[in-house]
Amino acid sequence: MTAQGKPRYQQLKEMIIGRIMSGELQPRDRVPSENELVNAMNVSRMTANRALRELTDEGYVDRVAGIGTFVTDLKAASHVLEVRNIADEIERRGHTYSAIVHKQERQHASAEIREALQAVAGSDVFHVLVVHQENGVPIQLEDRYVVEDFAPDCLQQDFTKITPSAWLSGISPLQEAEHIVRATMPGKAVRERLGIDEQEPCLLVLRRTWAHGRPVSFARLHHPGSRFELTGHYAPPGTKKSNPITADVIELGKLQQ
Amino acid sequence: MTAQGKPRYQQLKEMIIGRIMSGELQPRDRVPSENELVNAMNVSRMTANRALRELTDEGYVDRVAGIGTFVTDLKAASHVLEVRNIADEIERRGHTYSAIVHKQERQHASAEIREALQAVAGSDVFHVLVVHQENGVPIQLEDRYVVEDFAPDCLQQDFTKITPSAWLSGISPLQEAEHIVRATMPGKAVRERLGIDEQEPCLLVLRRTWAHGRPVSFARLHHPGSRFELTGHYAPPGTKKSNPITADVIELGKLQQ
DNA sequence: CGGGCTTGGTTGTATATACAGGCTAGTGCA
DNA sequence: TGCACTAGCCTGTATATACAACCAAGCCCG
Repeated sequence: MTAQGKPRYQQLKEMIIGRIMSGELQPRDRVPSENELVNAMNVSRMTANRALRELTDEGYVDRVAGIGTFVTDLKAASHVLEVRNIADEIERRGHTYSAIVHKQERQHASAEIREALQAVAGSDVFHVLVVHQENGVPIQLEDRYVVEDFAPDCLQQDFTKITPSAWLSGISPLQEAEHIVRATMPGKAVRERLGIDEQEPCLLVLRRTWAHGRPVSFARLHHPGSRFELTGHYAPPGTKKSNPITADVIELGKLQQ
Repeated sequence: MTAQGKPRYQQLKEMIIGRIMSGELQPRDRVPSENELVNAMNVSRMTANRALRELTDEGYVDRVAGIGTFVTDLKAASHVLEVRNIADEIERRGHTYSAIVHKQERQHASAEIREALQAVAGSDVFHVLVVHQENGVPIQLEDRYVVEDFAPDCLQQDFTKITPSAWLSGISPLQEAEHIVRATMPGKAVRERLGIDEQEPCLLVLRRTWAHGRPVSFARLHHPGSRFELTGHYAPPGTKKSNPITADVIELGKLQQ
């Protein structure tokens, strides 16, 4: 039912994206090769090549010369959405990751949570409260709500072994993500679970993620201001990124005089 | 002097980017057409087409069928880096923007600033300290350092009329940007200039920007935690973005119980 | 003088073809 | 049995060619 007026390479792209979004093609699955698309879709190989190459640029697939084309796995897919897995981040730094699960339950959605998740009145949501630790030191308090029918087996998961965000990504590829970042003074409940004192601010990240075109999860991520920072480095495609700023300069948060 | 091993479309791209970065091609200037590249560079039109098409995707040029290819102007270029202008953001919300310039001077670079800007010992930098206000209320304290020879006329600018970041973008297209976001308790100097009390945390954004392949500016941006938030909404290309989260839900920063 | 048409330049797309290089699996030889 | 080599598949790139759509400028004709 693709529009007739669209270019054929665009139709090819949309067909493949549709298969990925619908779940027919899972992460790491093999995508039809250029020659298979030539035969099946009645296009030239250059047209199939353009479609797959653009999907590569957009982060949907990875290509390996001589092997084939594959749906990007979760780690690579996170690049598109810039949604990161805190456990991977910690292990990439060579530190040990651990988690404490404080809550894992089904509950009635409050009015605010219903609005964030676009859920109807009276619906239930799963609520997970987990502290993520780096070398045993709390670094994130995750207060997450998940739409019930998106992930029915939420209560059976062991969130000390897989983070909620990694688990959600595995259920279905994430389509959209929304972030809001604020600096706050945390309440007593947050302070106790993060092990910080009354004077320490928190970096609060509010995150909503979409799948199948609707919000499926909403999370409040509290980070101790003294132990956490968000980083980003933007460069045009094809450019070599420069070295990141050093820790010494990071410490320079104070205004002189 | 381009490397021989690179694909020819990539060499073409780098040649054109080089002309843009060097200033030979100014914004709105016409870029050689595909056929001109075919004759001048001895490539096929498909190869020239690919180079120009990818430059379009990367935001360097705009193409109009039947007319030609043109270097994108500054406003469009900033989209590539996702670097935002706070004055534009405020006016987009329908509020009035104003600025107070506290400092605008040349000074010796401290060791930390020299390292961030990769400057040699003994070099001077420009230092600008500006408070940005929304409807008269301070919303950002900008503490910025600029490499001297990148912008020699820094002391002649009126930063109540144009923000430093907008001014820098106008000198040369930005190639790279690095951000670090932290939650901090500000010192007295910051508190006084932002008009906040001792209990209020700040969202601190450290930003370095590159042009011509080197760092040209480093800024510390302090924002009152109660009046400012960073937002981001990521969706794959071609996807319709959903409605942003509502202010009501944003306010829900507290952990229940 | 003015309006419609033609012409040439430009981008956008599609195809057929060709060669290079990486990888796998299977064949065949020692 | 074990190793080397080869055939085949896949991606990556490059070229020549073709047609469609768009636009501007100029020409022609009324």
